[in-house]
Amino acid sequence: MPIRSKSDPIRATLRDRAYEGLRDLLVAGQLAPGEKLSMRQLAAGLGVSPMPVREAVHRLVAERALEVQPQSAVRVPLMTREHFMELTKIRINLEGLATEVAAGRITQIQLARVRRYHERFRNAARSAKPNPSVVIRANQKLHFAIYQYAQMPTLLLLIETLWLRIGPILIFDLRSSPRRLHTLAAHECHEHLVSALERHDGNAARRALARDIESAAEYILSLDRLPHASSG
Amino acid sequence: MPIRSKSDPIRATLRDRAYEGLRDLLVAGQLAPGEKLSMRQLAAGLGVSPMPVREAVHRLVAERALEVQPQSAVRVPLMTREHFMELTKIRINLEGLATEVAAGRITQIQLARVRRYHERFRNAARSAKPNPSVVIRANQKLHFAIYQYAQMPTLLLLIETLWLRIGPILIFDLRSSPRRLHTLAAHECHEHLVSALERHDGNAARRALARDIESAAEYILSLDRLPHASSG
DNA sequence: AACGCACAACTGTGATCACAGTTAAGATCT
DNA sequence: AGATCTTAACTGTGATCACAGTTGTGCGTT
Repeated sequence: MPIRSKSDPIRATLRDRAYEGLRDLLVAGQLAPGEKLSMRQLAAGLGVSPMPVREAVHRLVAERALEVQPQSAVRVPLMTREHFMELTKIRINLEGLATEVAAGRITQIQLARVRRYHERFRNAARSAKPNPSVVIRANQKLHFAIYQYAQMPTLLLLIETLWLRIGPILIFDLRSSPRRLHTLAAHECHEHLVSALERHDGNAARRALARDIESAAEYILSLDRLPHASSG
Repeated sequence: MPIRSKSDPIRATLRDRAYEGLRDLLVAGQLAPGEKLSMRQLAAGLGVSPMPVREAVHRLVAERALEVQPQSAVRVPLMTREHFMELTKIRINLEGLATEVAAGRITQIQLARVRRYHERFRNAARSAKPNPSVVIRANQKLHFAIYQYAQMPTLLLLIETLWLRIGPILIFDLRSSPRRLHTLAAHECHEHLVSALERHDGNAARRALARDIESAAEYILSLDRLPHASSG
């Protein structure tokens, strides 16, 4: 019954729609680490058979954004401090590369767009009562605008999968009382980053981005919500 | 009929076995870019239903190691020069990171192991009639031994998926007459790399690895078997 | 002989069913 | 009442069937 006819305007497969749906939940920090999901349940929610959901889940599993234990359930992976620190190192290298390349290729129009995202982040962060969800989204917009301008599709894809993995721990950020110091420090890093892009100074842009990622990581670690490595 | 009983010693799912099988074919350069595959055909070859093969293929598709056009067939992606150059840049950053970290953490025993792989590569390369397949495999062994010693599982996984993508173009290397200059240059880079590791000099190790990847990439590009970008 | 059309044999996609293992709840016993 | 065992409802996995679109081949026509 829910089979798509050829006249259906949506050309994507059901699998891709299920994937996008789960992906959005993850990057938005709506799913907590350790949270359990059920394929049949998700399928029922989407009004499709478990089949396309199964494939979407397996794709997320391949990307390490979900994990499924043998005959039990699929769940959002737990993340240790060590794992998070490793991800941070990788991000600094990968997103640093994207930023450096973008600095050399970015156009005036694109720079204006980055400036706009930068201001939106400031407004969201300096608001009287900052909405963490909005701040996080504004931060994502700014970062990915820059990465996109590097014109390296494969690199962009790798970075996206990394953000997919750190998405669930942002829920800690959402639930913690928003600290002004954190967002203001981020804004300062962004300022250095954007001005370096305007000077087309790749090295400086890379350094500014590294500082941004590192300070954000330090904040997350300071919340002390991440457990240490368990077994090996 | 091919359902595994609980007494079966092999605990992996059929999907994982299919994935491993396809993966091995790809990294070994046994599949050429543009080559078409059929899920039902692969399933018949493995003696299972198309279901687990479908999921394995989708995982490879998610990793961009395969691609499937709408209602047609699944095939090994074509790679353009531009795409290959992008992959090379990413590899230098990611594998450079792994190498740098490994330089600080590698033990004496592990260093001896790396030395042994290094010598095996030299022997394979200096052989009177070098077998390209053996040389490629020796090169992989050496590189991944080092990356492994960085003790960064996520990074190792990312690097593996990158090698999965460059695997199919190694078939060009296999089919071209093996040039001594190429393998000898690689051996020289490896020598710098290994000695830097022995000095625990992360920066030097990273530079040596970058030179190794770059010179290999230049060789591949010089073969002129990769087409330019087609559309956007 | 060369071109064009139609049909048949494929392709991946999605649904449904059957199976084995895990899990949690309910009933029974101490 | 509390602990334990049994059982029923769930979990993901794999097979099989039905569908729609593509592809290639062979027949017919010009």
